[in-house]
Amino acid sequence: MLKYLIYDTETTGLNIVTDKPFLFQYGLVDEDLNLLDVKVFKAKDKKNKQKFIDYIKKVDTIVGHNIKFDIHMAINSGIDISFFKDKNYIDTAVLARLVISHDQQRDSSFSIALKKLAVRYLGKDTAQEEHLLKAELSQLTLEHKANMKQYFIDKGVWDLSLSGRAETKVINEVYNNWNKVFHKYIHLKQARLDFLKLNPAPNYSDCSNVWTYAETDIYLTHGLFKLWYHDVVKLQQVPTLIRISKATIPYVLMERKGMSVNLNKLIQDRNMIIKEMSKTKIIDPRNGFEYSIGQHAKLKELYEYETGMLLKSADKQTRKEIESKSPSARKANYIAKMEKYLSSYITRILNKLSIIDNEYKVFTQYNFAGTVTGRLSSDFQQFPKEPLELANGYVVNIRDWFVVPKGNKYMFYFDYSQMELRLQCEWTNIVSGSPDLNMARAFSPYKCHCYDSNGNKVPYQGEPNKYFKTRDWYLDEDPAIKWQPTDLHALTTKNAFPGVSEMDPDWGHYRQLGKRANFACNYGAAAPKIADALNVDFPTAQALVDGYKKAFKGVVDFSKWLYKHTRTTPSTPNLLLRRYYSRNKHLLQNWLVQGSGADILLEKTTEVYEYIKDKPWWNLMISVHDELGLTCDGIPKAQLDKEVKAIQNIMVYQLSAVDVTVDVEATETSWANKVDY
DNA sequence: AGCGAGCCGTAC
DNA sequence: GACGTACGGCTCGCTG
Repeated sequence: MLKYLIYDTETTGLNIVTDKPFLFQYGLVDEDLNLLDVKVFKAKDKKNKQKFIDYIKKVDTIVGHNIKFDIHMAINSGIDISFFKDKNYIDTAVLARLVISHDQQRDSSFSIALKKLAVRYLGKDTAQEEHLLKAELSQLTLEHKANMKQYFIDKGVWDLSLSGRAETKVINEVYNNWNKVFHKYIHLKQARLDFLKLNPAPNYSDCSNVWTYAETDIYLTHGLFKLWYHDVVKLQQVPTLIRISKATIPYVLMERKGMSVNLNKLIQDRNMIIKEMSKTKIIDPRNGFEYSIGQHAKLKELYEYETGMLLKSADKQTRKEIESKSPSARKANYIAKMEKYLSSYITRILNKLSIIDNEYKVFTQYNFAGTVTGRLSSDFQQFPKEPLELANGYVVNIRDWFVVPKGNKYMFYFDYSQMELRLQCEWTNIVSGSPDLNMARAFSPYKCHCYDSNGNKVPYQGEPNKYFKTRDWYLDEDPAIKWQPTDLHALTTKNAFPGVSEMDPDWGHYRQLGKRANFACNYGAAAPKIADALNVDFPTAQALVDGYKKAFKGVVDFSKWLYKHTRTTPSTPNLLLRRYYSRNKHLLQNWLVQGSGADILLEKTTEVYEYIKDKPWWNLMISVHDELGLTCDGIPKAQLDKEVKAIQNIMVYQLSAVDVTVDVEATETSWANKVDY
């Protein structure tokens, strides 16, 4: 009897809102996980599409490899999203993350891609099939490119004096990388648009063997499902599979909301950067060659020539150190950042840009199976926070480009305050029965007391919503001392440099070292790396590590506990019971913290979704590891305050010693202008 | 032209 | 044994 529906689509592209499926494939699976039937049909085949929808209605569990993408495609094909709500989702990519040993997952050859998993775990190599499909598309694309060039020639806009490599370079840039180079080829702009309108770029729907290919994917997905589904129970990963299943539709909706772009501002900034970049060139004085910023090997050699030093890298830290001796390094420092903005951010946003209802939007996907810890991965997580200042004083801030969507009034950002530090504190409590005192007291008056209005002594028992901030607290072990949040960085600093006090004129410098050492040590760094990263000698690095260990004895105990634990136990669960099958103590110490944070955010996102689902004036918009962004329409202030507070309260995660609390920021204009709410 | 390794720079 | 998790762009060398 039918119990599970596996489905997949073949599509015209990867944009989750503007691309459409041209093929649907599905497999019917019974309660014993046997494949009953496989079907492939064209998206425009209405009769078969209705049959497919009927199957969706019948089952309560849908299976797929990166199933979120295929839900988007079904919606884009006109299937109502309501058919997908209240279903269970089993993503075979997620299954892979849950059941395969986490040490294996870290292997550099490990890949979550369907075909790669099939080779490795099903012994089915479909590389030839994939190769044929790609080869066919490549051939079509080559023809399309040649046709574009011919069109330019026919229209009289092509520079006929070009030949050989120069000619190839132009057509390649125009065809493959238009959004990066269009300022160089303004004379081709209109002809290119006209050509693309008459001759859309080929896609997989134009390839002949795509039907076989499509069918194969169902067999492979079924193979992985059958291989791994029962392991989820055996390996105690059920809570995590359920958590991800429940988050599926909230994330589909978040992804479809997208982000709105102020294109005028982006183009204005782009123009300023290009103008500035054209002023500076790196020329090798020995041969007159111009180097691009990506030619690290050649640049390193040039820096060595100019400084007379042996360098280990051509990266920005190295360049900074030799700036005074090497004119080229100085130029590179300036160009590198502009190049990064142009290549990695501006061009990428332009490539992703869609026009939806007269609004410029970009969409991203969140990969539920992208990481070994359970964090989500996405291509929108690494946009720089710090603005870029050009030599003429012009400031480029990427966050200026992302604005409140049309029809909405606000963007809200709910972010967890020092989440991973608080989670690490929780782990010290779990393994020792009491939290690291210094860490706990950085966040709350742990083991402190206050007095009520009658003068009665009241112990601190954990008070949500920062209630404790309205009172004075005194340390239990010494009531004469008033509690103040521990300055964790100062603590490490003073331990590492006993002679240095806050009165010291260089205190700021030393505290900076203590702060950076704290971060590094939390990630598991030891003295050699600290010496390297902080650019201090080995004894100083060792002193900082010792200072950290003295400051946070609970963390040292956590480390020792984990060492013993991994010697005796094959797996360890994080706070939300996602299990990591590894005996690597060093990695686990980080995974338990990072992965707990990830699962908390995932679960809380679903809870926030449940809260806003009958309040259409709220929409999920973005999620980045420890923060959740939402848009909201213009609703009455009192109601807004109440609902913001409610979301904040939903998100707070209660731990035993300290809670993971939530800060709220908002803007009515752009991301760059958000302020505390 | 396609692919993968290696380097680099960004986020949390 | 020795700083965690990611993503994307670029260059370069290899392959066909």
